[in-house]
Amino acid sequence: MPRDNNKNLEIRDARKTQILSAAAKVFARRGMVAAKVSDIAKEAKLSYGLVYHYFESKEQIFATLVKTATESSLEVVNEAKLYKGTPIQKLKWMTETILNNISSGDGIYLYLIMIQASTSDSVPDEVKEYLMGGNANSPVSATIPIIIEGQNKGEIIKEDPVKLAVAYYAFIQGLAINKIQWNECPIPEASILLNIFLNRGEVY
Amino acid sequence: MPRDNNKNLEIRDARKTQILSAAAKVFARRGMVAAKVSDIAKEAKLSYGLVYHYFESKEQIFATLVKTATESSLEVVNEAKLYKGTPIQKLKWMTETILNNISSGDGIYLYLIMIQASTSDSVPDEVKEYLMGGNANSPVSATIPIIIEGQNKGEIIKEDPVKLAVAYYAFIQGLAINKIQWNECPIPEASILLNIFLNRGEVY
DNA sequence: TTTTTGATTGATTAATCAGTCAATATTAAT
DNA sequence: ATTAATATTGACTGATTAATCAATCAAAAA
Repeated sequence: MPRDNNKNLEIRDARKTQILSAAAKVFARRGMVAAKVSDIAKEAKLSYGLVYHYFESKEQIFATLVKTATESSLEVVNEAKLYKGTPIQKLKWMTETILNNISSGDGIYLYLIMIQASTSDSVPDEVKEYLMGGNANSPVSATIPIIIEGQNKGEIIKEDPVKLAVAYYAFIQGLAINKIQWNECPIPEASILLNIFLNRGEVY
Repeated sequence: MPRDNNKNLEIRDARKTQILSAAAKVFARRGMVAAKVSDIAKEAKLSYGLVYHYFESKEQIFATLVKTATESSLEVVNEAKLYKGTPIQKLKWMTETILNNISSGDGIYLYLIMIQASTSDSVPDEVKEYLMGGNANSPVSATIPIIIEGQNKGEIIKEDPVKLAVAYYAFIQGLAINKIQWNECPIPEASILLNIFLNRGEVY
């Protein structure tokens, strides 16, 4: 009899993550449509056919990545909520965590994939629905309570909290895009991002 | 004899802009690779073949759009430099102009195309070279002198001006992406963007 | 060693799409 | 009306690529 032990499970897991992380890189750089399955196979250093042994379609691989990305970006906000300190301090911790993620390692690919997923008409409906359906659980919505708390304490400027949250994540997305297009690009300190939340006197 | 007068020129011009503005929409929404020439023809309400009567290739259409986008975004910075007032007031005028462009009309498509052009590995080398070659004339470089002047006058925070300029444009890009993915999304006031340039007391 | 299970391969198939081209339509000057 | 010049059309071709599948390989139990 063959390896009916859990050896096969290990192999399956290893291959799946191998394929997913290669795919993240390829999708992020080329886009959902331009990414060829043969590119993914090459990047993962395994054969073309094996990709289809582990995933039903290119689309399914993309959908899996979007799900992972969405979940892990929500996780950061929820951790921030547990962080001890004032709302601004929570946002500071969160921003630093995210900026770290962007400047180092593979975290950036997932950001790019989320952006593609929501930006491009080319991504399949199933994937878009996942992003929209999770609207209530999106990072933006999850961040709004922190902002409101900060406004009540007078730490944060009295602006529409939705507008502030949207602006904040737009900023982050923009930085992620910048980073991938220009690897050496300077990433600003968290404090620069946090400035958008702060009150200030009349300057103009 | 046929219309050897300038009637033909008029037609050619009209068709070219018709194709270009349809293409901008399609490229922005689907990306350079996923955008089909048949989509462009449909959006422009003319036949498939006619697209090739006016342009050599899909790639050439994309390249033309990138060139237009780059030039017109530089134009805004250069106008801002002529604007009377302090550096912060120049930046304010520029930011308002850009945000206006993003929230209304077709200007946004050109932003998205520039982002794609610099972000995606799928765009042809000729186009990337145009973007890189113009590095010295990029909006970022053009904005840096305004920032430095503001720092000398004490209006702007003492941070690496390159870092500030990059952050500023990242923010703008992020907002443009947001806008296209979610048409009703709130666009922040210019003052929120300008906050990233300002000095602040110790808040944390 | 033999057998069984499933991991792995890449040639093949079917569909899609960029780009071509031969044919038609339109305009205006003669 | 005829003719010339060019605008316009969409069927067609060749190349590319997602997905399939028949065949091979590797491990481990008997």
